[in-house]
Order: sequence, then structure tokens, then C-alpha cells
Amino acid sequence: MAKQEDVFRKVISHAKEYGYVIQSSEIYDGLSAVYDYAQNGAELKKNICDYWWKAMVQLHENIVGIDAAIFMHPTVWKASGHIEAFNDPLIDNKDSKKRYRADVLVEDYVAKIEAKIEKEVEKAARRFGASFNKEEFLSTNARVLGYRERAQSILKRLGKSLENEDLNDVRALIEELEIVCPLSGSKNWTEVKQFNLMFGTKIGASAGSAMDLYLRPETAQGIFVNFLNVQKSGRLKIPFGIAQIGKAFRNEIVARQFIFRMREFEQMEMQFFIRPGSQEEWYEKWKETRMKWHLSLGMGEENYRLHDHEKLAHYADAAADIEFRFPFGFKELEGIHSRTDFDLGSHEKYSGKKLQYFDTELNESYVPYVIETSIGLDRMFLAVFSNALQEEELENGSTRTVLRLPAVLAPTKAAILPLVKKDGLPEIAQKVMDALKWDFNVIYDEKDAVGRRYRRQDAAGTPFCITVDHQTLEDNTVTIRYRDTMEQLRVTVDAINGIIHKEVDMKVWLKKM
RNA sequence: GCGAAAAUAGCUCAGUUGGUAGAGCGCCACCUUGCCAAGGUGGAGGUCGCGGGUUCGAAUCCCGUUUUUCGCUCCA
Repeated sequence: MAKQEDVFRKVISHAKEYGYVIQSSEIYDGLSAVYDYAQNGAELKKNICDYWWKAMVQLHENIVGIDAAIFMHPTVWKASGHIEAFNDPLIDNKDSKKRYRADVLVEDYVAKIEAKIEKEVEKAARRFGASFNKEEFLSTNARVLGYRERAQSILKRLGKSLENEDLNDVRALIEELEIVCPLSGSKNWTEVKQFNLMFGTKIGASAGSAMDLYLRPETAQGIFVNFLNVQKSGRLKIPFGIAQIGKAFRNEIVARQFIFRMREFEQMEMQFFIRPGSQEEWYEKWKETRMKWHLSLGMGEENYRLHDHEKLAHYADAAADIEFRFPFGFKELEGIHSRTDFDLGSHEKYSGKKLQYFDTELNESYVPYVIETSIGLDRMFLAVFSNALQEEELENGSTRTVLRLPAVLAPTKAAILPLVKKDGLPEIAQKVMDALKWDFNVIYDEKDAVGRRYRRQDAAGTPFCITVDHQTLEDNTVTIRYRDTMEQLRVTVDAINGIIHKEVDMKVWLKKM
């Protein structure tokens, strides 16, 4: 366990030290669970995006990509169920450390009162036998009436407090009713707090005419609301998919573990529209396809596992996670969900617009079913980065820190190094770099001994080092050193481009799928 | 959100019973070497997370706060 923590700590400090990830607003003590991608991080992230986009959009004739706005009409979040599900008054019991919905606690209490009424009814029914008139009993029995009045006044007060967002009164109500924690039996409660997982903001500059908006808590809805426009303008036939990469925002109660759970994060997702009834087949197909994509990066099959959900979200009829072995254990990296027609159907209801597809083969219209693949870009970044960071013992007893990023994703593909800073070698190295920079991200480094420069590039994740030495002056050859094996080959200057290209080309990597 | 721990240079850390800060690595310049880190000389960089308090005096003690990590909780 302690070792796991150490590894994670190293990942975080390495990410900072080598220009990958920095905490946001660090000079102001940082902002909780918000991080910035620095120069190398931005490149790595962009490469992950490209790798995903190519695999999903470019290589599938029936998948197109869009880029929807972060702001959406507020009703979208009613239709999606987020306003309902993301808005709860919560209270904690300090002894059992259990968290409850405050309104549910009160409602449970009322339910107990109602149970008492039922008991009275049963008792009376036994006593009076056949002559028992339930209606009459309920409207005349003093004890029942007392219970009733009490229950009603409690619910009325609760409703009013919730409506006025008077959380102090909800708390007061819980105290007055002497509600105890079902687990610990104690009345040691915290304040009631309103948790809204969505970030609110306003559109419109003047306060009077401003409209409440949310920053989207997921990107999927941008696809659903545009479903028909894209289908029609793209003349797309079912089955087809719409993909998107974009930011989403969640005001997480607990946001932790570096970039694993951030308040502002990025999703890469694809909604695949299919005929109702074919969801099982496509669900399996996409699980398999997405897993292949992951495995093509060569990060080790043993580091992935598929986890099927038993408890399903309200919109889904099947759901699975692709989990990855992060430094803190196996955690969700990507979700594959069979979302049925929940979203499109709900948008039909709320918007009053038809969101149906006319299937010419079946000669009928229907609301398509949806299979979703949704991967956290930041989590993918963390998976790639943490998996790549290794410390290895060399034969000579020294250790080497090496960031074995898949070459296709590495921010910098090659470093160009003159063996020494004289004899015209820097000038040649500069020329080599100028020739390569059109095709690859390359950097030049002439400081320190060449061995040290190799190690520097190892730690930064650069897969190749090109060294210009004295022999270059004679026969126009250089050495190319491989990060992972530390082996060197002598090649002509003209051959470098081809060698690197073969190793970092997305086509080569994607073909492993 | 609760509980625990932590915060000192870019990184990893030391700092003895309170007496206005150190190391290693890294970084910069120059010299030297020249194919796998740790050669020489010189240099930059910290009011010890922030704010209060106690004290003649606080990195050190107390309170608050922010951030991070771990456990619980939560998680469409």
C-alpha cells in the first residue's frame, strides 16, 4: 500500500517536473481538483485525441464528428434527468459517517406515522368486524386524525422549506422530530447542504433579463439534440454514429486523485444510433472494438479488465466499464452503455419535436436506440503517463528513469544532439533538425555530456535521439538511439525521416487493432 | 463532506529543548571531457502554504484557513 502511494507520488511530481501537468493557479495556492496541461502534456493530450478521432471517425464511414457548445438550453438538463438527479439536500450523521438525503429522512419519518395509522385501522377492523367502515373510521377517529394532521403539517413544512431553499429549517425539522440515524441511532447531525453537481452560470449581462444556465455535466446531450440535423445533412443511414471530444464540468463533492477526477474534464465519446432490438449485438461489438483500440497502444493486456454493471443508471439496459490498472488500483477508464431510446425519447417529450428516423428497409419511423462509448480523456492521459513511467536498473548498477510513452503519442518524437559543441557539429545538427521539423516535433539540445542528454530525453519520454558526431563530417551518417532499448544504429541522414515515420505513424499503430 | 497525515529552493528532503534557513539533484554562465546521469569554477533561486495569536524573539508552540495524499462517503 505504501508502495502504491509512492508510485503515485512519483507520477505526480514527474508530471510536474517534466512539463506535463501542473496544478491550476499554483501561485495562488492552487484550485482544488483543477489542473493545467503544460507544454508536453498539451502535446500528449492532443495526440491521444488524434488517435481516438482517427480510430473512431476517420476509419468509420458511418461515424461523423461534431463539436457542440458547452452552453445548452436549460431544458436539456431536465430532459436528461440531471436537474432531478444532481440536486439533493444532504445531511451527514457524524457518528455513523453516513450521508442521507435530508428530505428522504423526513419522508421516512412521515411514512412511520402513516404506518401507525394503518395499525389503528387494522386494530379497529378486528374490533368491529363486518360492521367496520374504514372511511368513517379514518375521518372520525381522534387518534388517526391526530396522526394525519401531524404528517400533513410535517410534509407541508418540508415542502415549503425546500421550495424556499431554507435548509436551516430542514435541519431544524429533523432536530424537532428527533430523527435518529438508522445506523448509529444518534442525533448527531451536520448542517443540511445543498449539493448541485452542475455548475450554474447566467447568460445575459443585465441581472433582470439573465437566464440561468449550466455548464454541461456531460457532452452526450450535445449529440442527442443535434441528432436529426446531423443525420439529415450527412444523409446518414442507421446504424451510424456521432462522435465528439469536449469539456464537461461537475461540481464533485470529492474530487481527488490528481487528474483522475477533476471538476473540469474532457470526454471523448461516440453515440451510435441503431435499430431498436439490435442493442445487444452492438453493445457487444463496441465493447470489443473499444478494447482493441486500447490494446493497440501496447500498454499490457493484463492492465485492463472489463467490468459489467449490475446496478444500472435509469437510462441504460446494459453497461460496462473498461477499467485500467492505475497506480491506485483498477479504476474506470471508459464506459460503454446501452442507453436505449431514453435520451432521444425524453428530448422528444420536452421539445415537442420528433426525433425519429425513417427506416426505408422497414418502411417505418422509430426513435433509434443508442450505444454509447465514453472515455475520459484525462483518465486516458493518466493511464498512458502512469503506465509509462518506469525506473530500471542497468547492468552497470545505475538506475534510469524512463518514460516509455507509446511512440505514436509521445510529445517530442526525437532530440537532435551534436556530440560536442564544436567542430561544426552544432551547425549540422541544426540542419538535421530543420529538415525533420516539418514532419515531427523535434528538439535540439547541446548542453552537458551526451550521456546525460540521453537520460534527460528518456525521462521526458522522447523515443529517439539523433546524434551528430565526427563521422557525420566524413560520410553524412548519424546515430539513432532507441529510448526503450538504449540501442544505437548508424544510418544516413536521409534515412532518419523514414525510420522515425515508421515508428510513430498512427496508421502503423492503428493497424494493430 | 467526515476522520487522519502532510505543506521548508524547480524536485526529494534535513532543520536538534523556539534564537530571523541548509543538503543532494536540477537550473544558468564559463572552462574541461566527449556515446549513456553524478569533472572544475562561479551564480540565480526560499521572508519556511496563507492569516492571526503566544513570546523579547516563531519554520518550530496555539487557533483559523487553503492545498495535497490516504480511509470512509459520494459518483449517470
